[in-house]
Amino acid sequence: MTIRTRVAPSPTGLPHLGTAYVALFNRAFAHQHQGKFVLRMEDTDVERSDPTSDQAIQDALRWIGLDWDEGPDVGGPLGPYRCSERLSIYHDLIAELVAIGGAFYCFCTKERLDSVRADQRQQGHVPKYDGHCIGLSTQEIQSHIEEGKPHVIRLKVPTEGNCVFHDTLRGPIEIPWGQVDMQVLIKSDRFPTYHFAASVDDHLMEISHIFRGEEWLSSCPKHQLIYTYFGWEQPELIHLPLLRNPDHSKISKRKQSTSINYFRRCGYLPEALLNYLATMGFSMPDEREMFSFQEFREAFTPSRVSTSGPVFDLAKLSWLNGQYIRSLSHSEFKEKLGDWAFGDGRADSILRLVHDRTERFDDVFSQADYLLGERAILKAELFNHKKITSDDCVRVLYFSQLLLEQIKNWDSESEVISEAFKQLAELLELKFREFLFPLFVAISGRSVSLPLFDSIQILGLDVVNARLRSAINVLGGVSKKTAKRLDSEWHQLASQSIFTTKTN
RNA sequence: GUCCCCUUCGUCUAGUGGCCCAGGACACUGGGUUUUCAUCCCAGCAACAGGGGUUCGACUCCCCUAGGGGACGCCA
Repeated sequence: MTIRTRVAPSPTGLPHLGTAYVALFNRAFAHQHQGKFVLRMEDTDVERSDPTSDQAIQDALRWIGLDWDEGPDVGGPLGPYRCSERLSIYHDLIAELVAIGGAFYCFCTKERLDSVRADQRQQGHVPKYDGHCIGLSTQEIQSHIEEGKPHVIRLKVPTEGNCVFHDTLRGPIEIPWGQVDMQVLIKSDRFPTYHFAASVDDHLMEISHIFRGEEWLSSCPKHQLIYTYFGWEQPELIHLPLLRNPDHSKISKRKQSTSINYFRRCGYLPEALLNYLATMGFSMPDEREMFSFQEFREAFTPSRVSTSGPVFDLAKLSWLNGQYIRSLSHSEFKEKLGDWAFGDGRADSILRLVHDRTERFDDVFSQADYLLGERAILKAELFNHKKITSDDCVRVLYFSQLLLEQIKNWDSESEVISEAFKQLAELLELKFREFLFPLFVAISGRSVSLPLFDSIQILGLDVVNARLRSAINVLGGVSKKTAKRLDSEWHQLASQSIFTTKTN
């Protein structure tokens, strides 16, 4: 049997550390066995999928050294490798599944489902589909469809007994069928859900082993059912532990930077980051902690993967990165640093901002320091201002994070960013000057710096977010309660118009 | 709330019944080398969640409790 593995990210945001983490194990395992490693884009969510993200994920995986044998750009014998290009496959198969009684049409409205689930929750039951449409006759279904009623197709799930499936690291796992929801397989927009697309594609792409995050453990019964209905053979499942925040919750961008690009922008070497990721949940037989992908690929075996969730520790990553940087030859060091600081036209963008503000060449670097490297370490006093309180500063910074996340065409003219911020200042009823103050401090470490929005653009979303977050923390952070309040305030502001029209 | 997964130093981990009154690494502390700093070297601090079994013997196997995490969407 040929070993085939895959990573299947959804192109709905910044390239995530977890994607690289999972890809690392899949690629190493496949290549250790002379197999193939596949990249598949799970763009099944039409609302959130975005070609920019699709591209960014590919770029990031390539940067870190995890390229693929088959994928959306390089093609391959079992393509296409993007879900949105495989719709007819899903439609054919779902028809088959309905025909053999493994799935059924459902015409329930969102309102009905919400109220059913609310009731179930209140009674302490697992919220799930109540089977309302399961007994519809062919004629009823036919007439509903002819009337143009919106509908989905759901998986038919047994009500009795347990589902038993096998995880390589954990052995057999038993989940009562009563816990499993009658998952939507085809949405009302005719797109498949992840569960259906992934199951179908893994089979058709002849995936033999799936290394993926532990978060998927509880949806295994659904996937297993689909395989059983079709009579397909199940791939071997290896659920990797979830990367954790320092507080041990699942790693999340609210608590720390999770974008691969952030680490790239901070000057981590791809080999070092990949090496560090490999030490999360895996250890070398000789306990060596510094090793190349090559060495990892040769030594890897699922039995050396641990099951408890590792905290992603920036201090240790930095130490490892230091080991790599110091082992570079001087010319390599010079070259890599140069690319990092000035590559991709960065020198031009930065120098254009500095040029007019320069009287002597020795002015240049002190002005641009926060664009070239980390900004000064912030102290709360830096945010003292006669007009704007510390609470206001937190508000501005918090909302700025939310606003920036909504801006999709980040790389276009900087007016997009400045316009959005102007509107935000207005909504917050703050003078633009005052509104900008905490942002200058957060981004540059100073209340006076090079133009803010150009700086934001040069630094990029990943770094800007990290700086905003650290500034908020310096100001005492945002409690869960406050965050909730600010979030709801944000929704109100957003509903008052603006951002969506201007920023997308 | 229900179900599932997990549990060795603060963190990453070694450990697959005796080699372990638990080893390594990061962080931290102290010392040494160095014109400062960093590197480097040496030393120190620090853990088997708790309780029951099984066994001649349990960090290792089983059960219970506790704690942590995840899932419960027409998100992935």
